Amino acid sequence: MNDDAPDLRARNKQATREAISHAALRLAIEQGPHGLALVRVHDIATAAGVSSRTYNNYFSSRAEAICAFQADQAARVGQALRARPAGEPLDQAVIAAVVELYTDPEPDKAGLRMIMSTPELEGEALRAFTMAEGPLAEAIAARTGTDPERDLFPAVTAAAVAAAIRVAGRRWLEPGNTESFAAILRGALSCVVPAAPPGRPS
Amino acid sequence: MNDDAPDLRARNKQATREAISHAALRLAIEQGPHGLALVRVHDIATAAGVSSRTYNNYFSSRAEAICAFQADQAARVGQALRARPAGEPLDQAVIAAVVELYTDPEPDKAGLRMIMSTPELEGEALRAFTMAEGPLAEAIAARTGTDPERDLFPAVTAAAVAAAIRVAGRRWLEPGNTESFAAILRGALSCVVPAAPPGRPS
DNA sequence: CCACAACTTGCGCGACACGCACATAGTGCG
DNA sequence: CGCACTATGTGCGTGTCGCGCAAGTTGTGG
Repeated sequence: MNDDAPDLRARNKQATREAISHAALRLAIEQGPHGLALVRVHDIATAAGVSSRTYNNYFSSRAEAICAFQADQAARVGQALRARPAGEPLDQAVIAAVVELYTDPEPDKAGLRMIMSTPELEGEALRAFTMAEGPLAEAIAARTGTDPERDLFPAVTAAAVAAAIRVAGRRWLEPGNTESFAAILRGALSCVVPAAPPGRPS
Repeated sequence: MNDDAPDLRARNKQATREAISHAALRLAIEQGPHGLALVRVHDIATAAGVSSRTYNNYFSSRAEAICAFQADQAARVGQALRARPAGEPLDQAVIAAVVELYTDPEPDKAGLRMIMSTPELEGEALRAFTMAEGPLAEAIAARTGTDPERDLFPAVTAAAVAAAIRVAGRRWLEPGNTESFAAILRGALSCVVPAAPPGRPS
């Protein structure tokens, strides 16, 4: 329960994990969406300073390694929502949490474009989003006082939020786009997140 | 534009495609979620009555073959929505179209459970849903008179609909569930699809 | 200082995705 | 009816990949 004092082992582990993930994404971007097959596992491992075998100890596929940063970010959505003040309406809280989380560092356009335009990577990224829906649904349930076991609202809304983030990302990196990512995110999220669950006015 | 008179070639192609897909799903279900690695490509091909090489001419991965039926079904959502009467409000039209499409034959619980509880298959299935979002978004845009190029509403709603279908499926095959799939679908969809786009009352 | 656990690495195996060339079956024209 | 033509199925070879196994190496705790 206490991650504040990770021992040397844990920190090294996390460091190599990030090194591999970062190297994988960088090499993938270099080759472009059509050259993913040219990014050999051996190259990723070498760029990260580990052996090919170690790479496989951390990730079981290229897609998983390349999309790891997205998975980590998506996994923080639930926690970000819980950090919002309790009195805030659901829609405002969700929008604020997501916008904050996804614009802290301006996202890497090349990385997003790479992932969204490569079928294999897209599947993995979608899986990462789906993984994050559980915690997000619980956070929504906690905020709205609904029971995630009996009520569909939390899970459906969580999935819709993830979907809206995806669509916003796609729209953001469209060629002719001029709006900021934050603005698009707000617009997309406001389409699907109500101020309160149905059947519970105000 | 005319698929009513497919020549012999096209029909044979479709037949073998379905044979492979069907065999793949059946074998996967037999082995269960934890034995996906035991389903060899050679087994699938043999069960479908073709060679391993031919299998690879139709699908480039096991996941793709196993999830093909879901992909085909999801691809029909847009067309199903367009088939609804033009005067119907968006929410009713979407719910009716989806319920009809997803309960015509009662879905195979074993197949859904297999896909949803196997990470690799889940990614592929999610990708299939995502592929269907484009046509669905266009159908929604056509029905609501919005411009999919400028307005986020169609794309976001389409993605939310796909997400709701996913959540409904997950809820439906939960152990203690007693409700019908149609009822769960209605509940999930009503959480995310409004009667009309925002800013355009009635 | 030493035993123990965690992590990394090299090796080898089975499987897979795919390019290539050839065989076969459906199609259209004279 | 027969003949070129194209689409599809198949066998084979190649380069990776994912992972089990058994060391070697590094951090941890008594």
